Amino acid sequence: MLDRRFVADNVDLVTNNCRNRGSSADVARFAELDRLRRQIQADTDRLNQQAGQVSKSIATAADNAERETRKADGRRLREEVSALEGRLAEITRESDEILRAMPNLTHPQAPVGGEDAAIEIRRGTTPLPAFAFKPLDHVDLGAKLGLFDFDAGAKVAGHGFYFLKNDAVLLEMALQKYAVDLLLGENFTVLTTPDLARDTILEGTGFMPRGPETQIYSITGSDLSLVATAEITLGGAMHERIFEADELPLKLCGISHCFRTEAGAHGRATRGLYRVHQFTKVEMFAFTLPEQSEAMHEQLLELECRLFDGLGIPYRVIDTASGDLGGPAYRKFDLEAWMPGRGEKGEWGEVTSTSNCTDYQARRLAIRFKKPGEKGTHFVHTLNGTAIAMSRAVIAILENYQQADGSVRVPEALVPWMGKQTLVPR
RNA sequence: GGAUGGGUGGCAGAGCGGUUGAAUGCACCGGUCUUGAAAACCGGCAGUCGCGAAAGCGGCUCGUGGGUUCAAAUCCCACCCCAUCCGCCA
Repeated sequence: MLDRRFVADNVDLVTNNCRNRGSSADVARFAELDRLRRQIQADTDRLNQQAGQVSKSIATAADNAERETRKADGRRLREEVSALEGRLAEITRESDEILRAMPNLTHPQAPVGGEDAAIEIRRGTTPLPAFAFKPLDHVDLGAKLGLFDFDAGAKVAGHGFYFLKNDAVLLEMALQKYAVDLLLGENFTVLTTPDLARDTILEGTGFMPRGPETQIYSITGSDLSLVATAEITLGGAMHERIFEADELPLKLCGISHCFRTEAGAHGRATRGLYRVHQFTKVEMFAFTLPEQSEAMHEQLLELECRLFDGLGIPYRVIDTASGDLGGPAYRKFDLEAWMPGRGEKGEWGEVTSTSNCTDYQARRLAIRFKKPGEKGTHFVHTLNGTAIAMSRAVIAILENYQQADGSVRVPEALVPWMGKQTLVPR
C-alpha cells in the first residue's frame, strides 16, 4: 500500500506509474475522496472537542437544570458526530479500496513496458552446455532415472501434483542443505515456517486470497490459506512489530511448501515439474532501513547468483519491466536458468526472483522502526528473494547435467549431500 | 474437541463510569554527581489522524465490532486471538 498522503499530493506521478504498471486504479477519484475525507475529519474533530467540553462541564454543573441543558447539548453534538462518522467511514472505505489496488512505485531504472521490455543485465559464470546429442527434458530424464511419479500425483491430488522418488528426494534435500548452509554463512536466521497463514497476513503481504482470480488455496470454514511462498509467513511473522533501528537489517531465510492454484495457466508450459501446484522453497526475506534496501536488493541478487554459479547452472539475470512487476515490488530481478530440454532447442526458465518492496508491504503489515531519541516511527523496507525453488532447480540440474548415456552428473556442490557423483538409469 | 484464565503504552503491570491517554516498575533519552563508569537523584519518553511553514493546537485509539450514557479501558452483546489443563495424536 502506498502512503495516502503521498498519493494525494502526487496524483500525476502516481497515475503515470499506474499506467506503466498496467493498473487501472482511479487515482484522481482517490485524491478527490481524500480531500473530502480530510475536511470531514476536521469537522468531526471540532464537534468532538465541543462534546468533550460539554461532558466535562456536566460533572461540575451548578444545579440540576443546568445539568439537563448540558446533557441535551451533548446529545445533539454526539448525534452530529455520529452522522459525520458514518460518512467518513463510507468515504474511507471507498478510498482505501482504490489505494489498496494501487501498485508500488517503480524504480527509476526499471525498464518501462510489458514482458518483452525486460532487460538482461547479467550472465552467470557457467557457459551454456554444448551437447553432442539431442538433450532430453527433465520429464524424460526423470522417467529413465526413476525420479518422479506424475501419474500417482494426479491420482492422489490431481494434475499438477507429483511424487518425487529415489534420487529426486535426495536431490531436493541436498539442495535445501546447500542453500541453507550458504545463507547461514551470511548471517541469515533460518526458519521453517507454517504452510498455512491467516488471510489477513496474506493480504498484508500483498496476496489476494479468495477472489475470483486468486492463485491461493483457501481452507473452507476457516480464515486460513495455504501459503504461496514463505514470503508470506516471514513477512507476517513481524506483523505490527516496531524495530529499534539498530536491529536492522534483519535477514531471515525460511523453508516452506508453496501452493499455487495456477488458475488460468493450463496448457502453457505445464509439462512436468515446471508449473506445479506444490513445491518446496528456501526463501530469503529482509527487513531494512529505507536507505539500506537498494544495497540489500543487490545483496540478495548476488546470493542468488552465487547459489546458481555454485551449482554450475547457466543463467541470465533480468531486470523486470514495469508491467510485469507484482503489485508490491518496486524493482524485481529474475534469474532465468538455461533449460536445454525446454522447447525446441532449449529456453530460459525463471528459477528465482528477488523483489524490493520498499515500504509497500510494511505499511499494510504495520512493520515499523524507531530511531533512538527520535519521536514517531517509520516503515521498514521489506525484500524477498528465492534462494532455491526445488522443482525448478531440479529441472535445471537434470537438463544441464545430462549425458549421452542418459545418466546425470551430480553438481560438485551437491555431491557431499548426495553421497554420489552420478544418477544412473535404472 | 472440552474446561478455565486472559487480551491495557517498547516490555511488565495497576486501574473496573467523570481532569486516566492511562499509576508504578523496567527499558530508553537528556541532565546533576564522578577521573570514567555504576549507583543515586532530577527531567523527558505511546501511536495515529487532522489543521499549521513551524512552534503548536485539536481529534481518535486500552484485542475487534456494535450497544447503553452527556460521559466507557471501566457496564452490556457478539466476534477474534492468546495461554494453561484435559482428551486425541506425529
